[in-house]
Amino acid sequence: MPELPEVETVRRGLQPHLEGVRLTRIALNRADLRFPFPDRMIERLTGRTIVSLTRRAKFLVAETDTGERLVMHLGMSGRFSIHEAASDAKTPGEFAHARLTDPRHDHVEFETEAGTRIVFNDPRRFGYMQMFAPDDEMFPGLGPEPLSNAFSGAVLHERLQGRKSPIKTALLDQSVVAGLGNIYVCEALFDSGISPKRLAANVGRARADRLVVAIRDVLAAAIAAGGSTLKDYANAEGGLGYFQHSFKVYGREGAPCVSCGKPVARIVQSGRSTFLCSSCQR
DNA sequence: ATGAAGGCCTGAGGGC
DNA sequence: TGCCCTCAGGCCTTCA
Repeated sequence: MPELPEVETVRRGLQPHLEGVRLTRIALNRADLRFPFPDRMIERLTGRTIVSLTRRAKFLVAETDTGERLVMHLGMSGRFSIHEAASDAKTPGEFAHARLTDPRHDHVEFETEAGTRIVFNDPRRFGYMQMFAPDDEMFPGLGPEPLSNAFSGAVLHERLQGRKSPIKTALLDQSVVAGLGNIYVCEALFDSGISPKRLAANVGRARADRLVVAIRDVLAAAIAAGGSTLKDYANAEGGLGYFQHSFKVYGREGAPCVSCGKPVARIVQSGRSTFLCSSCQR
């Protein structure tokens, strides 16, 4: 699934097609994704203009001209694709390439006044959509945005106090810091030389400072590369990210550590794979 | 009140 | 070819 860099890449792809654009038709092709769709979702969105498309952690937020907001989460396998009216006019099949997604999993379709169709496809249906009234708080309890000024070594250090779980698990907790997933946690821990097994409470201020720098750097580099493409992820144009070629530990079990040459190890923490170099990370 | 495990879904890939 | 097993970028719920 998309972590923060992939969601940001999707946002940038969708933004020019949605911002300032009126929605003329919404279709829901089933009753639910992970959760039921919001009450009266079609009525609340049809004819509305999207005034902004922003991102909070791994959530996309589309605000309409009524102040209502549609929140979209991609789960593990959610994708958006854009089908412009102009490209539909091409000779059928002429420039066609294989569909990236199975049409059976096209669960939501948005059509805009420009004739563009924006389709949400999600085979595993771990994604979901919610709507919030203008005054509703959308993300109570969600931790700081890692690329914002609200996140710092001091903030992270404070938030890790008293935590008995390993630092790896703590970083996946969205209430500690929001937007990280398994890949970028593994990479940031490697980059900062911190063992994923170290108890969160034993990450001191110096390590927290290094960790914050590593988290910011790896997220920024991944966004610049258009995200990472593994099995399920593609950007809104159907293109692939490139950051997976830059992984230092993730998915590299047994391969030599880029720093010391010893084999990268895989362990399981809280039921999820962790990749690390036990020699470089302490 | 924490933290770990289970479960939700489908699809891909490996071993036989 | 096909079957069966394991695993997957998330996260909510349940259990210890």
